Amino acid sequence: MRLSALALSTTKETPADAEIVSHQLMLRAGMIRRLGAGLYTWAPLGMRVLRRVEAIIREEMDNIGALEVLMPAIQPAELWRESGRWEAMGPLMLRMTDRGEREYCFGPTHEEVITDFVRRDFRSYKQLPVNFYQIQTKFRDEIRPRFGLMRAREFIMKDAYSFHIDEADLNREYHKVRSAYVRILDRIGLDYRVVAADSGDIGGARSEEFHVLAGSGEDALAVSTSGHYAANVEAAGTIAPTGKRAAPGGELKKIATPGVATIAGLCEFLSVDATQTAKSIVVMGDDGLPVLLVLRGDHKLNEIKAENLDGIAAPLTMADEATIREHFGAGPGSLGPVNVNIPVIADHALTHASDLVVGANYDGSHFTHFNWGRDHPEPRFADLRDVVAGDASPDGQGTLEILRGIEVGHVFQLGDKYSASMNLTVLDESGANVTPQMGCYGFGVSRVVAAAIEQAHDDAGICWPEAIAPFDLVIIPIKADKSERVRAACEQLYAEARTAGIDAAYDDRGLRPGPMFADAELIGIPHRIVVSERGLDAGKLEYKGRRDSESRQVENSLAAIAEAMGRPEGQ
RNA sequence: CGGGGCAUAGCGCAGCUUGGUAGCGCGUCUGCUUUGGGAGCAGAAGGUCGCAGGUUCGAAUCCUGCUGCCCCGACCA
Repeated sequence: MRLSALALSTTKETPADAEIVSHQLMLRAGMIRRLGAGLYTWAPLGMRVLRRVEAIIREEMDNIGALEVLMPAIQPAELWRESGRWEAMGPLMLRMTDRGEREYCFGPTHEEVITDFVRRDFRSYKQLPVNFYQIQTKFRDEIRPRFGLMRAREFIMKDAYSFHIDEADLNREYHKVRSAYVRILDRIGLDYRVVAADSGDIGGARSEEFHVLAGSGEDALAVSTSGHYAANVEAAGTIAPTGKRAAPGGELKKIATPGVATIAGLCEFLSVDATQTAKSIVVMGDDGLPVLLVLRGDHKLNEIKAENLDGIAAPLTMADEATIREHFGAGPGSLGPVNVNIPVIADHALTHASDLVVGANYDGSHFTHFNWGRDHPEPRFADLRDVVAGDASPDGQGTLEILRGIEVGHVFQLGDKYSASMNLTVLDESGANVTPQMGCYGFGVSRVVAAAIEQAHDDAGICWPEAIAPFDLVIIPIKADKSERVRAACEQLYAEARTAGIDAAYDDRGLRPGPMFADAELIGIPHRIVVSERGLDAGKLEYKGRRDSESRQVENSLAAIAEAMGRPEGQ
């Protein structure tokens, strides 16, 4: 491609409203432009990257025998009413009506449509298994779109749905897709982790997420030093401690702690470690009455674990201050388990704790030397907290470290949630009706582009992994308008490169060298060739890899360039 | 949806407190010079100051309402 024909529009200055580096660089490089909140146009440069990602995904999905389809983005409401999600999806779903007042949504996902598609044509177990996928635009009316393409409202997703006669076959396909995702991310060239996940609203049994590691990632991942365990922190379990509880070291004592309403403040005021304190959180039970959750002061409540407990309302609802005052006689910041008459559930990290500092249920007061059994009946202990770095791995091997990740893929075993609610059945070998098992597999196509930049950039711009770079090579002429030789050499290289299957960009825009170098680095082309009179006199070209600190001279031939690029003949 | 902030030329910003000629940098266009790391000189174009009301002789500036966007919290590929 001649860069003069690409409608390239780069900027030196960073747009003010772009927060994270991938968003900034995509805007500066002219890959995308914003239309509205969470809505972006892909410019020609961005499309080149997008198409290469899509090509890799298609190849790997095709390789496992998945079949590409394309479903409508606009979906009728009746379908969603059948599965029960017209109400359940809530405001996340963009809804609309046509001129006849018929209701539709812009699809946030396609379980209903694909299930409908299959139930119309599939009658026999002989037609299974099958796995359909599409690469398509989704719309989710996110509460807060942010970070450019990372959390856009309209985005491009590869979604796949498989159908099986039984769970064993679903499990087999699940692992096939999982391995395809591994190959996709290996080929793109990103550092990622596959982690166990909470299944969330989509429902179903088993699910794992694929996270590209990046400090800016929105998810926390718990990964075992042994390499055997990895889970989203949301879904990572903690192990009940072993050992014995120490005997009380003193009498329960009420002390004045005026103005202290946080654990940090309490620790400073009393000069105690947060591990010797307990925090009290009041949530609503499923009977509409409050339940007291008690955690060690330095631990954080895991809301998913809490709402999954018997007796706790889901979704998890914090008690409001009026309810708290009614049952405790004090406000948040001074609460504790002493003399309360509502259910108490304590995190099992506190099972063997003794002599804790807890709120006194009296504003501005705390108790010291709180002990279970003596100062409050033994509570119900449960896993309530987020894991933290250094915790023992739940599989008993090694300890956990916490990494940040960007979720780019998610594989689920759905079971019969949709096939059952939407009456999809096929006949099995014995002629009996069977409800097929389903799997679903999402991959964020536009998001992985942003994630790649988060992981691969420097001060000058993007450093694309070669597999998804917009171009393989950029050819930069020096003083092209003065030198027929330079122009001719560039044209020849450009033509030869294309013939050899190297996707080359020829910077024929007639700019001075500085801006050409800066643009090539900003848009992240992995390999650069500079053609100059000086070099041609010596029969040389100058080669520089995007991540190289220095350039080097190579022979003036495509073979030498291919060699420098790490692509020997025939590649 | 709750809390905070912003809205002035394509982009980044100043001007607003104390009302009176709309400005700077980058970019864009023209000409000349320049050409190995975002050039120099000269000239030019480009703004109903987010929208609607109000106060005033006069509003970018003060007041009211609205809209859009960004940031911090609960969702997800």
